[in-house]
Amino acid sequence: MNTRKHNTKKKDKKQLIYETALRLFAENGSSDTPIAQVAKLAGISVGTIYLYFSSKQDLINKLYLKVRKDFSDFIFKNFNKKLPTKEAFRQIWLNMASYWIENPRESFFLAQCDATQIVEKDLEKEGLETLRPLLDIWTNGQEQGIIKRVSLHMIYAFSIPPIHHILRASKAKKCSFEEEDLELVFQLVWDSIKE
Amino acid sequence: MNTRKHNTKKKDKKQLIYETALRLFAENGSSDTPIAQVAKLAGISVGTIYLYFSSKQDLINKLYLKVRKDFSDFIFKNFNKKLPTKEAFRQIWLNMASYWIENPRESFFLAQCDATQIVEKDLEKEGLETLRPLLDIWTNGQEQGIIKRVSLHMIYAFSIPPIHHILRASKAKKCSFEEEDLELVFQLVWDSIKE
Amino acid sequence: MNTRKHNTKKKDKKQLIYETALRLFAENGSSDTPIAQVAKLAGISVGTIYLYFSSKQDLINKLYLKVRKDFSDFIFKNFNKKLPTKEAFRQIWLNMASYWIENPRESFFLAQCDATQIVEKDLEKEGLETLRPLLDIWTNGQEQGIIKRVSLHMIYAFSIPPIHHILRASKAKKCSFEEEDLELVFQLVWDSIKE
Amino acid sequence: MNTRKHNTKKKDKKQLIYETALRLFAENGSSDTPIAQVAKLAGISVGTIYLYFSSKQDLINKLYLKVRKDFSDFIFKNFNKKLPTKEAFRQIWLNMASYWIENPRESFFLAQCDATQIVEKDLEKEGLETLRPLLDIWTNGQEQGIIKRVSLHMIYAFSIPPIHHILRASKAKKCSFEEEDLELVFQLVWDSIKE
DNA sequence: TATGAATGAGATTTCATTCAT
DNA sequence: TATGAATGAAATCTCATTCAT
Repeated sequence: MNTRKHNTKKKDKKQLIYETALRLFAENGSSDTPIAQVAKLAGISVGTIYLYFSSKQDLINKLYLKVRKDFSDFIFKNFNKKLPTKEAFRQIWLNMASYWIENPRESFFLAQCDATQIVEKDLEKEGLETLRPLLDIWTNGQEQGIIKRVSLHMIYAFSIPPIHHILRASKAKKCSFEEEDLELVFQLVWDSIKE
Repeated sequence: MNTRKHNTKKKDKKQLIYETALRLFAENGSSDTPIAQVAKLAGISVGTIYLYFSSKQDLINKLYLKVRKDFSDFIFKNFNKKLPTKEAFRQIWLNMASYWIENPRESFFLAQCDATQIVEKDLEKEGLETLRPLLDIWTNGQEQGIIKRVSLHMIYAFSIPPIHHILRASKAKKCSFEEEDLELVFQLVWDSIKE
Repeated sequence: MNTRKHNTKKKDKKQLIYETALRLFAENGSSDTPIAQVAKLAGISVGTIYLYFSSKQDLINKLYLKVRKDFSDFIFKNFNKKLPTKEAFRQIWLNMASYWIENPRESFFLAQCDATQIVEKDLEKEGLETLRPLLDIWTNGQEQGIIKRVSLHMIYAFSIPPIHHILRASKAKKCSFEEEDLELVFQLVWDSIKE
Repeated sequence: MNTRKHNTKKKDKKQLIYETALRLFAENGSSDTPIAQVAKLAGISVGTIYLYFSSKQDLINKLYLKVRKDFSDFIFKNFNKKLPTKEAFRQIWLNMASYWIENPRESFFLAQCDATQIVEKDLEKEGLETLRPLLDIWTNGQEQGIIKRVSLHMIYAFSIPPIHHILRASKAKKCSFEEEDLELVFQLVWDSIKE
């Protein structure tokens, strides 16, 4: 028995379910996506999904945590602590935007989970904590007198929701948005929070 | 029978359904709210709901349009066209914030509709158009050189999503927010979009 | 709205479900009887069953209690307290036997519930209490020195299980049994418990 | 490979499945015990069970026959044909009671099979035949004028169901029963069937 | 208008059985 | 022999919608 092969296979199947579910959940909402549809699109049987997840809710919860983790890992990868505050923020902010541009499904799904009560409450209680390095940058900036001394939630509210909104509107063809506009958006972000 | 009384009654029942549905949809999501639950909480029978709405989707759609209209009516009431740009924007913006603070259910429901595909697509295609007077203010501001010459979607993205986010986080007990903080938030909004 | 008619209808439907379920449960066991089969045989839809019972287990529990109550009501009807001990016991005992002869489905179903863990535990905790008048007769007999002074559970064990067994074996064609044999069986019962 | 060892292993595995299945079937009923649960508790894989039994029903059938055989073997072991009728019956009867006291799982399982249609009909058609030596004792007793000349089914009904009932009620904590009460119970059995 | 019992398609979940390894 | 992931038919239960009253 080849353990590596075995594990790979297992991961592949779970990964396949994650990907298929994410696609359908993002497009139609998790409440309007039957498990049978996920199975069909994934080319596996319903029972197989219940082999990896104990219930539909379990799949939603785990997918949510996984996407949040993927997102965190992505935006902080290659993070250089020595950069000056604004530049450090700029890099992470651009990483976030890139993630959403390149992963619209993840973006839609997270937005849905946050707007509704789909995900079981305990899972999201961590709040901003998953963004700890970014919070530290902001705090530093405040201590240096570069960033306004307002609550971090407020800094967050002007840093992330606006670009998130723009990209979702763009995807929904409600407005056009090109990648080169990112710098411009960051300019507005910075104007809002800078001292 | 007195026609006026009759009409009043009719309106009352429809209104009752709207209010009950809004409450449940906001709390649990429309997909997870059976029509029977709406009827029960409203103290009427399921059949009655189908007298006023042709389907559950129809109720959702009409509720969505109604809330959007209530919202528009509220934020533009007593609107004084002669005020200077910043002050005009400030008044409308404070109206929006007040609406969300006083009507958290409406706020949650609209956020859900926008984050998911609950509402039939055609209904929202109007996009920003319902905010026409506000768009005009922004355009004026741009012509006067007071507001940055960026797309109105971008102005919108920095004007509304941040405060919307803050208020929802506050309702969900993730951060504290007092009404007197509104002026501060508006400061950040203005800093972001002003020339 | 005719309340009586209304109630009658409602009762009829619930009664219909009870009867159909009892028939199938007795024949095939409740675990091997899908709700859909009950619905089909009753000529109603699955949903209707869930209108009257919250779950399959609820139907089983309520059917169990109902049959137990029907049984109790039947065996103690027209009960004459003034009869001498042996005669009083004889009448009730013959009533029991008659009930099982005339209601083999009820008999099978109760036997199943008692032999398995089908019915939720709390429901049967009453134990012998539903047979209170019979217990009183036995106690009287013991005080008069007519019946052996052993635990009532033991008296019960020689009074009911034997005839129950015989009738079930007879129904299953494992032995022949005619109604006129009842007096003979009662003779053995009495021989076992009499002082 | 050593054939004996091999066979031993084989037997052990089959025996392991029997024991595990019996335990779960007795506790939860065979219909409510998934094969996977048997496998898990036995520490083997589902596939292995299907190596030894062609289906779940096959396992139930064979377990039933095995338990019946174990029971027969146990109650007739060391049986001395020369004992007088009452004493011979008494010994076998005490063996039965001992078996049920020491093997409550077997007792529960057999009771379940007899009360429901779990076991395929043909298997139990033998009826009382497995108790042949006991039947012979009873017949002898009848010929000697010691035992009432009633059908053997009736003799059986007063010999076994009462003690079976008492022991099951005792296990279910519905009444207390000590091993020294057995002699008393046998007294009632004998009183019922003796001429 | 108003009712709410009834429907039945469809959703979630379970589980006996198979089969590639 | 032994495994256990995979299957998919079937079970339980839900709920939007209808219709007789």
